[in-house]
Amino acid sequence: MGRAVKGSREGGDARRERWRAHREARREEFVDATIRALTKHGPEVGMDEIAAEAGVTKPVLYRHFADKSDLYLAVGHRGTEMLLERMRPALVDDGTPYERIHRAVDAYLSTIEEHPALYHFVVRRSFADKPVEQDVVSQDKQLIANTLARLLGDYLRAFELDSGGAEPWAYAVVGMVQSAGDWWLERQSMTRQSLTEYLTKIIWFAIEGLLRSGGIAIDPDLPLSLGPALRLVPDPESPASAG
Amino acid sequence: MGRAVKGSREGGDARRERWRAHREARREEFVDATIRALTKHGPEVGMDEIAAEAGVTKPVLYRHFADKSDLYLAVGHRGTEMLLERMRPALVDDGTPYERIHRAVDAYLSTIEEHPALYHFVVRRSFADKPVEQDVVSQDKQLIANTLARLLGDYLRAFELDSGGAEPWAYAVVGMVQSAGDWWLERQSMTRQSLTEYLTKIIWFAIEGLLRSGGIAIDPDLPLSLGPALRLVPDPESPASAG
DNA sequence: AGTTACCGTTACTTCCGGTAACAGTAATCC
DNA sequence: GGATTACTGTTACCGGAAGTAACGGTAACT
Repeated sequence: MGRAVKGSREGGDARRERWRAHREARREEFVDATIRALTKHGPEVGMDEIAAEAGVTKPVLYRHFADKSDLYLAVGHRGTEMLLERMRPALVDDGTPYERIHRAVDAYLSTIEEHPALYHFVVRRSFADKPVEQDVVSQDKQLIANTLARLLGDYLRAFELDSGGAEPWAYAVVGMVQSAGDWWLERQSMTRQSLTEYLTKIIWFAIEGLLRSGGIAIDPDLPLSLGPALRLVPDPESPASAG
Repeated sequence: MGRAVKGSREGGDARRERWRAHREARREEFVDATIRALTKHGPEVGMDEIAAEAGVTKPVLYRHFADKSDLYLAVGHRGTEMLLERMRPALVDDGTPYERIHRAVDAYLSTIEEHPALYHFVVRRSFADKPVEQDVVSQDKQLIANTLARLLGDYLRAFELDSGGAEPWAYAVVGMVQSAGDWWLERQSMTRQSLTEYLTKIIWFAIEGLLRSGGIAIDPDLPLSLGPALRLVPDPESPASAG
């Protein structure tokens, strides 16, 4: 990044632009290979094995990723993308609240069910292993939580309730579903449907209680719309809400 | 382990027994040192640094711990002990349900607030790093969740409700508090009291809703006892509940 | 034709977890 | 008292995996 543009004028040379898309594609390709290697060798894959899976050798990998955790981060993002893609309809569509929650939870559980290796790698191992400066860990979880926080906050404000709790609520819900999902994935001692039902109820009861304590009653089976298109909120540090 | 007892008959020699307590103490001492080293050097401490902090060299460490993750596991257990110690009164005492939840949550948050380095190490880094066979990761979280599951299950059965949800509920609650606590610890944009309040409400509302949907109404401010002494439930795999 | 920006390799260094080998001390057993 | 046991501790090494250096090849744009 920020490589000094030496002698060439920036717009003219197509050679720089040309490769950007390519590099992007290559990274994705390596992410694919990493996931394959992951499912094959387990979470302790080495860079050599990943490179081999991609059909190249290590240095090639290191031309596209700064280091191991950079690669792992990309893998994490891939997972998050998949997850959000699956959950988005439930979150943005109109529909009864209960049903939307239910669908979102089910989307989450079915996604992790379909990609257990990836899930374990991202969530359990949390691609640690790094003299890393800051929150390498779960900026993806953050992304999801922030998205949810925005959604909750909008609703709370629409009901003229204290919206200060939106963020902790979001993190609470995310952690809750993740933790229960983790448990479920490990020993599948219960059908996915059952777990979805339980979790949906917890969330729904909590929301209902919150609203009721604020003097508002809503029906779980009445549609409830208020959707400006769902936006993703990548940066949690930016002070957006002042008053 | 299982070292063959060569010539000496087992009972007679006091020399074997004598050292057991000592070894135990030594391990604890090293765990202390590890935590100190952790707060000093951050989560990326090396074994050499830990050993140095303990005033010895590496091989000494390896005489008491099989490997790095064995040591880390011990550190995790220490954390769990501290946590459970703090939370136990809230969980076992009689008292109004709302207050008990409140105290338990507050105990959790104040513990992680007091030991952020330890917390980060145990929870975020999840002492991974190991060609480990199974769930090295969070058998401590499991311990907590199972304890809670037992508690919840007892109550559910006492109310003659479906107790099948006790376990997912427990994991959900644990994950919820952990996730929100994690968020809070990072950017302390809210007082501990506020967060405690929010979390307590979520949990309480969820429980209340669950009971109400089962046709039971309870008062958050009426004491609710039913405590056989709180037991810890270390092993989740043992098939205890059949019918 | 020359430049740029990739493609890819082999062989290396570095760091760190873990071990081998060696030596000293205090208590228990006979 | 002397042997045995079970620790105390050290220095010097091994091995594996992350990451790098240095080299060479190819295709497209100017």
